[in-house]
Amino acid sequence: LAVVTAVIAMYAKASCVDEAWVSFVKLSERDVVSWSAIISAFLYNGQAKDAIQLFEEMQKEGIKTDKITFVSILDACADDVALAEGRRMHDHIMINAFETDLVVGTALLNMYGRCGMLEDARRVFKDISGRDVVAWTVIVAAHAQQGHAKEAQRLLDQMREEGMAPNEVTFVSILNACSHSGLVDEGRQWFRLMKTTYGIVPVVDHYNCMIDLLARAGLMEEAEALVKEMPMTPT
RNA sequence: GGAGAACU
Repeated sequence: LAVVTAVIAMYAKASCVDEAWVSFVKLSERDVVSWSAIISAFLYNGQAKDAIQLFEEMQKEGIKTDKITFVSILDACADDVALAEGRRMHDHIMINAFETDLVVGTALLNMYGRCGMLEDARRVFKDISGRDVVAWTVIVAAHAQQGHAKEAQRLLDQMREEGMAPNEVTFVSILNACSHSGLVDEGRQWFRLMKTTYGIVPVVDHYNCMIDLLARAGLMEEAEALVKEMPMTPT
């Protein structure tokens, strides 16, 4: 069982969902871990809806959900912006007293953030113990996604006060959030702030986000200008 | 043996 589960995980990382699925159905016995592995396999390939369905099947089989499964399924809900399902998970998580766990809490936070539920996201964030850069990034990006740049900056200040610094991924997340919400001005502002007040040297991912943001808004000339001023070769 | 943020 353990070895097949490892094989499923390997297929997942190689984006071979079909192969992973074949291995999974061949199993005579399935525990939480093998179910989690196949759920992650679907998630990894952007099939969040299927992942959620698999989770429901798992529950029908009477398999008890653990911390890690919760994280995966919350991730699926975040990807799918499945708020109702996510809230149901939150209830289960509270019953199991996993709410303050860093990773579970961050996944919850991310789900609420992606669904635009800032109040819920803030409440979860407050209760997470030992918040790290990832948790901070998620809460900041959630605010950026809703266009609350000022509040997001306040959070970054607060983050600094607690002795933590945003990293490259923090700003990729913010820029990406702006891009998905069509916040062109905000995005341009964040790109500038990132370089000036936060001292982050933009890498290719940041440029990609900005180019994506501008292109989505139909600002092709500006996007092309940015490509030209990129210090690295575009991919 | 399966887990949390971004691009892809």
